Amino acid sequence: MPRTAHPSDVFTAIAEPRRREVIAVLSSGREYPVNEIVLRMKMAQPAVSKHLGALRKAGVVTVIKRGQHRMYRLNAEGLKPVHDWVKVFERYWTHQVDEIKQRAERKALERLIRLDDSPNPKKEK
Amino acid sequence: MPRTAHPSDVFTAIAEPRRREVIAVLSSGREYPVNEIVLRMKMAQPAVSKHLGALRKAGVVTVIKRGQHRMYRLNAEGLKPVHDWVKVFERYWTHQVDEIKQRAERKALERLIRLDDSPNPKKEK
DNA sequence: TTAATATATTCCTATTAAGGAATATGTCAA
DNA sequence: TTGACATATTCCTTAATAGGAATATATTAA
Repeated sequence: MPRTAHPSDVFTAIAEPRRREVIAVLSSGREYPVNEIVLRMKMAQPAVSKHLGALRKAGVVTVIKRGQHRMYRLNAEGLKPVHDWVKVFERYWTHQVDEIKQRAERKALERLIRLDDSPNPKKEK
Repeated sequence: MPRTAHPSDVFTAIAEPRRREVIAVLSSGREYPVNEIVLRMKMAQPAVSKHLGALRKAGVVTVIKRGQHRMYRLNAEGLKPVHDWVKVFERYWTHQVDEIKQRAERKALERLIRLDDSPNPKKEK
């Protein structure tokens, strides 16, 4: 009973590596006909069409007919829920970096103090 | 042949709504024993344990034994690949906002010009 | 040791999904 | 119309997984 949410859920849509590849192809912002995407990825046309369909249902790409082609274009706004969700955790690794910086500075300071001031430093703990 | 990448892939891990719920519970940064997570979500213990296992394999949570409990804690760094991936598309909706702003300003300007300067404005197109 | 508690694992079933092959649909050109 | 091309859809098979129930493992207390 794989309740992996609906396939129209953005998180589900981008879980598929090939779909992230499709998105990467479209990430220039230009529009692409299916067969150009097929060429750029090494993948059969039906598979590409299916992934494009999934991405469209998830609101990550848009499509318009132009002649016998269907032009697909990235709809980046569709990725915003992911961005908003993950942004909440940004502070964790930002703080981590700060911690590291602070530790480095503290160490440098300790070194200076030892050089300056205590020719015979004792080990701590 | 659902090749939804490996379950250890972060994108796959967060595709599951219940796992995002687990992450939400852990998002305070504190550590939690399994049964507290079970209480907070309305979900059977084995299911919670399984999701925690998946999240651990994906590097999104860490676990340590403390007495008869296993304390789980969010490892937010594990979400960084998602953040980095989606950050690339940030500019799209940022630009979109700029467009809207610009359009609003242009309209305001047009209104001013009409009031100032042309008591009998002609329709454009 | 035994009991109680906390957590993980195994087995089962239903459901979903990916990709290949074949085929259908749609559009243009001659 | 016929043919060529572009794309979508259907059918099939295989694999993966969520959750439930039952059970196993581990730890503490009595």
